[in-house]
Amino acid sequence: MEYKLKLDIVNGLNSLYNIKIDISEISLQYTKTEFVGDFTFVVFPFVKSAKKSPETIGNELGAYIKEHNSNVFDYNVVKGFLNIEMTNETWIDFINTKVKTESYLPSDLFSGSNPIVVEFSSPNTNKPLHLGHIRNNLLGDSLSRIYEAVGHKVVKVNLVNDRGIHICKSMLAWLKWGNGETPKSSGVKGDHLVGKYYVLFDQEYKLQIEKLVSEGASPEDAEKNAPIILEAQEMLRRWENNDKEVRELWQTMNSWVYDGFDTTYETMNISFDKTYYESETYLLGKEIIEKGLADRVFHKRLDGSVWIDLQDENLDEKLLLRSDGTSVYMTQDIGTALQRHNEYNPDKLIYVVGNEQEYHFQVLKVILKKLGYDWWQKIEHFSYGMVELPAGKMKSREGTVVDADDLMDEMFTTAEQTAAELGKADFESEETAQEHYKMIGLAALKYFILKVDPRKNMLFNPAESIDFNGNTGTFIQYTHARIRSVLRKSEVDVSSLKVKDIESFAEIEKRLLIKVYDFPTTVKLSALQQSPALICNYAYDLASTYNQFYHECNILREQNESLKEFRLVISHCVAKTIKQAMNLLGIDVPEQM
RNA sequence: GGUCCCGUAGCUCAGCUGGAUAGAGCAACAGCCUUCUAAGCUGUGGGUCAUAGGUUCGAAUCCUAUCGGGAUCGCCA
Repeated sequence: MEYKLKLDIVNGLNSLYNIKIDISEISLQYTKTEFVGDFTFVVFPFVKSAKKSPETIGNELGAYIKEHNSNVFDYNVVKGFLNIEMTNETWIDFINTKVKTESYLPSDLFSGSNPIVVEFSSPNTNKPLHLGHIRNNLLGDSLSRIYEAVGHKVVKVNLVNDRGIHICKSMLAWLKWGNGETPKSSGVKGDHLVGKYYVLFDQEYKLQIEKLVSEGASPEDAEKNAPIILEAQEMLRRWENNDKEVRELWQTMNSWVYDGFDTTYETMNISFDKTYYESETYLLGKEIIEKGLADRVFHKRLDGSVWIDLQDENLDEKLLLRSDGTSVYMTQDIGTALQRHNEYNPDKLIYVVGNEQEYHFQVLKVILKKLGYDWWQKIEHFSYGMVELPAGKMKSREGTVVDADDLMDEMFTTAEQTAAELGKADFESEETAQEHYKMIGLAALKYFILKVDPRKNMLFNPAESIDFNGNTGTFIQYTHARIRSVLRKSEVDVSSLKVKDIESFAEIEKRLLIKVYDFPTTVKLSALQQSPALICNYAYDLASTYNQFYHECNILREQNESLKEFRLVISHCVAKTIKQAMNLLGIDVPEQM
């Protein structure tokens, strides 16, 4: 109905004032609740070219639209705002169509046969996942869902950083102090066990540095020369030389970590289409460097290291190969980017990575451009803000992290306790009860993370546990369960109902209709802006509006039969919309709670 | 120092490409369950939108400067 309205506005402006404007430039907003109307068109911008007062334009345009569009019931003008009210029949038609429709996602989908590759998570295998990873995972997962919802093919990709000095640190500490401990022998989850030795390494490392400094060494030298770090570096060299012993230990400990990660991902309900391992890709960029050297895009220094000069792009010089010929992060990323491009030929290659790496991706794109890869523009860094604690940034080595597994467990038990306090612990079996608490707890966590603008830093205060009241995932789940309960009690097949004439809608009913109507627009916008937060806000608004409606209007007790049917139908549509919106966030929604 | 991001209620956050009197939640206080799920609803208090200029019919939103906070500029990843 919006499109037709816009078209009439275009035609109206043209025939009344000879103003020619494209329909895409027309923007309608929903009328604020203080005023009468459904859609509002702002006429101020046309005052000059029409050479008339805003009120006159509003009235003339309103009259034109009313005459040409049978869906328009009436209009009114307040200052420069033209408020347009649609007929009740228009809204009834809308809801009657909606109730029979399976999916409420946008119908005018994006086309394009090539997929969008979304890389996210990408953990190191020396420690368990923490809250920062949670934000990364949730954003990557939700973004993928949103892109799919607007018609894209999406390939979710994880690149596990399974090699390097940090892994060797854990391995070394385990060899020294592990006494053969395994996840099985101690009952500790694999990633946590490996993480424990990473911390142990760091503690010993710090002691050794302190000792060297007290003996007169400079802090920098001490960091370089502490025996334990030298040992770790030696281990890395052995790894790179394919030393059998080191490789075996590496494989064993990594497999513990993967087991741990798998359960964490599973608990979070997150999956990937493909997982890459850095140990298999870290040599990839090297050939490109050779080619770049030959093409004089790069240059070699006397010590053998390879660099690119990006000062003409307002960036610095950047290292691409160390003097010993080994590759760095950037080298690998060049390689994997090419690999992805060859493998998928994607429309977009999105990296969900924290904003601390903005410089890195800026450089990556420039290098690819200089190498002559025209697809460099398809690379997008989805840069999200840090999760901060009241004390500041999280640091794994210093143990100031909020562990992902711990946090989720806490959410689950809180959900269970809260349910018990509210007297809602009524389940067929203990198993279904536990599943239910997980659904609730996980929703609270996911919503808490996703509702803030991805680009902004956010604060998490462990002392104040994540809420289950107010603007929360729980609230939205509750609203869904509440609606489903009403619909169950109605004992009619709501989707087969057809709403007949309604004399007039209550204000809250109209607001609900408009909210439901708005869903596809919101989904498109969230894809365009790459922001799951928009979906969160929408779902909350919708649920909140419904709850007001629920308190103001009778549904099952309504005497007027057609009004009752309308309310059942709109309830059904709201429940479905909530479910689909929450699905875009990776959040499940219960039938009762 | 260069580049980038942020600054909205006591706290955590919305506020779309400029539009009507700046909104939620939490916290505080006051109400609402013999009636469809109270994890809910209603109300009260709480703001110089960091500051100062500018652009215009109109600025929290765009531009400039200043102040404050953060990130980054590695032979780390």
